[in-house]
Amino acid sequence: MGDERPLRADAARNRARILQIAEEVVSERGFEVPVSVIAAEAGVGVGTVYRHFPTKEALFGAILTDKIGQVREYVESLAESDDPAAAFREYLNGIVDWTMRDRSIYKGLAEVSGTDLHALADGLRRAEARLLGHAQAAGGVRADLTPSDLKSIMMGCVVMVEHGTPLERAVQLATEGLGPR
Amino acid sequence: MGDERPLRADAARNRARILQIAEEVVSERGFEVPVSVIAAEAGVGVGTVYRHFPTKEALFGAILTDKIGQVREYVESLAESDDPAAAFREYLNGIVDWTMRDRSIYKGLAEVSGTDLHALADGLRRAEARLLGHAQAAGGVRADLTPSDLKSIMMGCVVMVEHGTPLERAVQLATEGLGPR
DNA sequence: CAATATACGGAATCATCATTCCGTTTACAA
DNA sequence: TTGTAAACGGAATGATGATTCCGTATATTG
Repeated sequence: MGDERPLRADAARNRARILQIAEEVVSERGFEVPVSVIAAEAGVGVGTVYRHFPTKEALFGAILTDKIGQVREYVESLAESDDPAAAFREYLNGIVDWTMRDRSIYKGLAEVSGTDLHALADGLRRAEARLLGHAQAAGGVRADLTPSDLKSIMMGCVVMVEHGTPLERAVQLATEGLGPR
Repeated sequence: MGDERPLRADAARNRARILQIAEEVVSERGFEVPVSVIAAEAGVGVGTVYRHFPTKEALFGAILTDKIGQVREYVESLAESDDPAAAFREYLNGIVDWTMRDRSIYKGLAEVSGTDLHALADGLRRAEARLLGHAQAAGGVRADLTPSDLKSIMMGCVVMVEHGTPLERAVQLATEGLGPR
């Protein structure tokens, strides 16, 4: 089960290019874009895409692997902050904003199906839990909020923004609630 | 532009049946269900569906017209309540619950495209505004909450529930916010 | 009971994709 | 260079689903 023989130079180049272009295209148009569009955008034939990624889902898995890693790094950098409550607020803002600009993040946060992705998603979840824990310890966030609640809230805010609520307003409402001020 | 000559008896029967079955099927499976499934379920051929509704979208428009009307009636009945704050809470709970049980409500609340639907949706929005206004006057809801915020919040809660948060929890978090208790 | 305008069923058509296949091209080892 | 395995492009295939068409069936009317 060792390393396959190394890719031919052009093949390696194409694989990298396809993945990079696919990330860009998907971030703009979402996962519904036809494989043919990605191929065209990358300047290769569909066959070439399929030689490198056996199915569309596999290609998307590769993209999500990247994205989840990026989000996790973001969370971990925030978890270091010495103002955990502010870091938590920034995460909520930042992730919603990022999701609005990159249509692939949503799926990254939500539906992780591929086996190898599960592990990554767990890592992300653990990082979020740490960030949340710090914020709670600092008294910035209600103590009963679970990591799962947090994920849900992020999704909820994204949807609010998708339906026309400005980002800041969505986060404000989520943070403050509906009760009288 | 008068009334077309009346439908033949069997045709009228079929039209009604198709609409009714379509509502049921769509409420379970969402708007993605193939027209052929609706036709089969209604015991007619696809051609018959198309004779009564020129496109799939037209059929869905007819369904949404019904649904929006139902939701509006619900809102208006709540707007009568003499405990407006409680009525508001009930609406938030009720609409999310309803949406979870009927996949067509979401679209009814969110994307209203068809021309005639716009008018209906406006009516719904106005009814919601009245309910909200009463709740605010009674001091049960923050004064700066707009009808548009409300729509967004409902969507947000639905998505939270879709992602695994129990209904009560989603509404609780939306109501109370994330701050320390 | 005809005669016929209406309706009907469902096969055929059209469009959109994912995925596969294969004749052609290209990197690279000798 | 040249031979050949590795890659390529993109047409062909297979699915799914909306919409159209047309030969057949049936309310309705006289």
